[in-house]
Amino acid sequence: MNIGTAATQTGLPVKTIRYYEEIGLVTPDRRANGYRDFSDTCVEQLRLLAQARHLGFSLEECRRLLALSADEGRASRDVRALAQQNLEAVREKIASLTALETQLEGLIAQCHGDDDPDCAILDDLMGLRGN
Amino acid sequence: MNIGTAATQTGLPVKTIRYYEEIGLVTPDRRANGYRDFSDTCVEQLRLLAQARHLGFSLEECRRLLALSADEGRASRDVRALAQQNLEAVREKIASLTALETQLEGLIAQCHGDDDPDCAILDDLMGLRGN
DNA sequence: CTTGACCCTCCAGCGGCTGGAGGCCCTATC
DNA sequence: GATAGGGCCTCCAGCCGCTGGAGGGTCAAG
Repeated sequence: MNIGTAATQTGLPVKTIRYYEEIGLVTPDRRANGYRDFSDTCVEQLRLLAQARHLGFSLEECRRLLALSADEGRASRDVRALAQQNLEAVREKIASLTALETQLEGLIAQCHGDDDPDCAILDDLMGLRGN
Repeated sequence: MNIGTAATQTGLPVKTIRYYEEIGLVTPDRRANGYRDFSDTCVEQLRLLAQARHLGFSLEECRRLLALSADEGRASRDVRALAQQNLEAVREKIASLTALETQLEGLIAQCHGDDDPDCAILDDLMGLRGN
């Protein structure tokens, strides 16, 4: 299967697939004319990559997921641990973004938002109010 | 004031300050020996940068904030609009991360997490369950 | 006069792609 | 058999926001 077909089947851009090969996540065969030839297995790996990236796994985590998926003797515990780790990272990001949201809301509430140059947001950013 | 002092006063790393100069966010003077010389105004701008970055503004947004802070004839409306825009971006990020959190929780709940190689997470990632 | 902390510039790399240049290959049509 | 259009190839550069390191100059203290 050509890279274009693999792309439509997985939803990944062609460029991204080539990049994944470059960093050793997938290793498609090559035809005589130099074209990549994607086996069904390879496309499955790409699908795993697409899905896992979608779920916020880093490419290094994806690499481990791929290794686990290829290892018939794996323990599901290990996969779960990876997912748990990712979940915790996601939760941390949510927490810090939520803190940020609150701060921004506070600032915005204090700013008149009119023609006047006097602005509580700028005052805060320049440290004129207690920080 | 030397860059090191500016760094401790603003909490920004020296490298970052040099980078901010490189992209034209600040323009410290230069001494005869080539050392950067930071005025109080310049340090204030760095503080604004530090604080705004901390609040999730992009460097381009920071550039606009700096322009507004330097413009005595500004309208606070414009500052507020920038902050509002940033707030909305933050909220969008939170929303997508929360969706992700839910999905991950669901997957993790389905995985036994034992010695068995059979794993609902991998099954899902490879599209074996209705994705 | 030497040590060590500071400062300088320039180049390279992180993650995860993305765009573009410049060129080969393949199929279809005339 | 020529040509047009698409798809494929490689390689290089750039996005954001820094960060690290090499290789050097400068300055104050002992």
